[in-house]
Amino acid sequence: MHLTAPRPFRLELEWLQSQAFRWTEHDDGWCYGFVQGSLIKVRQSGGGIEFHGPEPEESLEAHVRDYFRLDQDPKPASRSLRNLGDPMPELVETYRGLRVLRQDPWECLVAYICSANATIPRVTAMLDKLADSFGEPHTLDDVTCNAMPSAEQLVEAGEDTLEALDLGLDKGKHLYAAARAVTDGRLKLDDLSSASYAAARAELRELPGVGPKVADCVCLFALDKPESFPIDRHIRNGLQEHYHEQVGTGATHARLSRWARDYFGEHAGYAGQLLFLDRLDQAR
DNA sequence: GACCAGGCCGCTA
DNA sequence: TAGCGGCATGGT
Repeated sequence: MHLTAPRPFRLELEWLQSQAFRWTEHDDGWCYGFVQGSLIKVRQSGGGIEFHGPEPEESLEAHVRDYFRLDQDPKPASRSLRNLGDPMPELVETYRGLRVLRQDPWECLVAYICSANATIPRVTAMLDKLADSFGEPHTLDDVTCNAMPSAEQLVEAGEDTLEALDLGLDKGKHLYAAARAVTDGRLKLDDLSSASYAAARAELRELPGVGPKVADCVCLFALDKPESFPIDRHIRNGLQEHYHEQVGTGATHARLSRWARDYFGEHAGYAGQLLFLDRLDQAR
């Protein structure tokens, strides 16, 4: 099925993987991943995307549009950032067509709990391990891939079993705590989309293993908080590189976060993703 | 065998 | 409210 999008729109595997870790590209040029619990494949098609999934595909169309934000006009954000001056005009151009995805909140939370002090390939390996251990297998064409386990499935697996995966840094414990918070009803992830950025962030930070950076990632990539500005070591370096005079040296996380949201405004998260990709590509 | 990785946490002052 | 080191695991 073909879906159109406001231009510019570009589907790049590495841009997907920089936000959601488990997208893979196969020899046939299709990217495989999960949307709304279904294994689908997508590829660029004109200014939009073509996707295929389990029949009937019509039932997934709205979810695919949501996930890739195909209904969002990217021009206001790119215009606003370009007006800030260097280095934004160049970055907007380099990553022309980039979208900040709208991921499933639970899967996004699991992924970024795993991301602490780990490389991107390592995080992907951890998520695959979780999926292979506790998720349901899905098949599309000749590709079989396990879905990410639900909170219920992780609770059922048990804390000891999760810790035995040896994910490092108490991540098994943290994942179990998050799963319990969801199944107990203490953490209502779906309600956080309609909450304020500050409220959603504070709620997430109640969880062990969820600090300011992980909470900001979930806010940006899953909870519709475009002003969220996750600060990791790459972003910190990017801010030093391009905004040294404004932010100074040795600024605290809280101070940088406030500065970025003031400076970049309502599209801070988009700006952060540009800086992040730029640093990644520089290191390549 | 160091050194590093989309950090977080608890302990200091 | 900072600043600092420890923390598990795996890759270069």
